[in-house]
Amino acid sequence: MRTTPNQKINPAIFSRAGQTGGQSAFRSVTLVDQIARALKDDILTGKLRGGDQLLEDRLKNEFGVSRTPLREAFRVLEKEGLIEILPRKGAFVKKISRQDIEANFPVRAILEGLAARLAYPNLAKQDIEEMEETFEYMKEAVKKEDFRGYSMYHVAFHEIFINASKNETLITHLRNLRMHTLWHRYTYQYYKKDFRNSLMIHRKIIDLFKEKKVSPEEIEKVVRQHIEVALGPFLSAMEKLE
Amino acid sequence: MRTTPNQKINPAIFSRAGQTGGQSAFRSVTLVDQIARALKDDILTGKLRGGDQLLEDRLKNEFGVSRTPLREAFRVLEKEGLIEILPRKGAFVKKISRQDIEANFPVRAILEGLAARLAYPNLAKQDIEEMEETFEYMKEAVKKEDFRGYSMYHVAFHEIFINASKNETLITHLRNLRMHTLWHRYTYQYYKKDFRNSLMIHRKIIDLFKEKKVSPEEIEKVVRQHIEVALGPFLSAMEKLE
DNA sequence: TTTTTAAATATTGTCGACAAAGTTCATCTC
DNA sequence: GAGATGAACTTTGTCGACAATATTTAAAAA
Repeated sequence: MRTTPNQKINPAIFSRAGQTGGQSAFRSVTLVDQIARALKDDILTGKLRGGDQLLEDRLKNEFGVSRTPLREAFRVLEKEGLIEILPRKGAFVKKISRQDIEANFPVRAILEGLAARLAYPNLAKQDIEEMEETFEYMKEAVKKEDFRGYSMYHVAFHEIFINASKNETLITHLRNLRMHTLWHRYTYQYYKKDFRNSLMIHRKIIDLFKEKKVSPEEIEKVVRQHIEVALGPFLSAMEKLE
Repeated sequence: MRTTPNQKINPAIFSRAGQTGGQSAFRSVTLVDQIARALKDDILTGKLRGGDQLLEDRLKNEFGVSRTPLREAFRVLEKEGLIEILPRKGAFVKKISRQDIEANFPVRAILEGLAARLAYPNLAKQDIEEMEETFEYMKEAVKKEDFRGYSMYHVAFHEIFINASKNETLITHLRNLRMHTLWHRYTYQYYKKDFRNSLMIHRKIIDLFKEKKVSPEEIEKVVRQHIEVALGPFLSAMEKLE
């Protein structure tokens, strides 16, 4: 299940805000947040696999906390769609199926398209610059065949125009939808085959955003379609992995 | 805050599945689910208002349970966007702002449009019949000026084609997005002004679904736009209310 | 051997208690 | 009187314990 044990989360650190030395912590973080974050990372990176049970007693010892904040964290992760709680059975990491991916892509595609359309008139010079910068990193990652890096910068690229849409509801829902395809194992495998093509499309997207006379609907369409067409290759990558 | 006390939730009923007489309960419901459902109802119906604090001690007595399942229910409601948990301050019912509504409608519109498009080729004769049936109830509600009833049947109408889309991701996200505009107070007020117009649009939607030669994109557009144009009147209704 | 039954073990569900903030209110200082 | 100080009170955060349920193991019956 897990090979390398997680660091213990020390409740004492958070109990007295003033004593930590006051780094960036002007707002105390609860154990629940810490635990949820740690488990989420383990699920997305694949340390915890689909079907694995999250045993309260085990995790209690691993994190050095009691079961109360653990169980609250479970509820958070359940609502994020990462785990499933079966009453009196336990909490299990969700198995991501072909159907889940097939359902996710069209929704994500249409919403990212909407985000692009809404972002277009808002987009400041600085946003474009950030996109160019991120694009350079993506290019480097392709050169170095660094799938992990490419994946990271690709996420950052999309976040620029998603955030520029200024629609908090849209941003929240996309954060959830994008996390799911972010099951890193699959994403890396996908980019292994397809990141040259992906790079081209993102060059085009920046150019469209820069162009002042293109219609918002045109950008919406390009962004939507580039996700829709990624579904097939992504599924292939998934199949190859098991 | 609350005038009529909630019924106590009796944990004993759920502790032994066999003793309840075995109605429809082949799957035991946990206290957390019960509590979350009860609080959700109170929020949507307006018994609990935006800004109200959910005091654990108070609710503990009201429901006749301990704080543990209560706090887990809070986490669920937080992720559904109904409440906000401020560490070491408490859980507060979210205030629904004009901005929230303005952000919600475009997202809901585009996703319901997508649902309609995906549903179109799947739609069975029975689905159409259910729509016609539901439409009749909506018509009656208009005649009787029964806003509450209209609102209910209107929700049911949309659920028919949303479920027919067969896309679980889409269904889940739409459930959340629709719940938010369902803050009943506002919805009733909205229909008070606009349900005759709403009725017309839904007649047209059924007719389009019945038509076999219309393009899926045409239906998508009609469904999307009927939600987009509802934003203005909905905001007016909201303003009138406070 | 295969299937049932029952005991033992493991795991989740709920609770009450205490510790650690946060809030309120009276008192004091200027 | 306005603001600061600190005590009293309220509320949340976390824990360990026990009860209820599920699972595994062992024994008994077919």
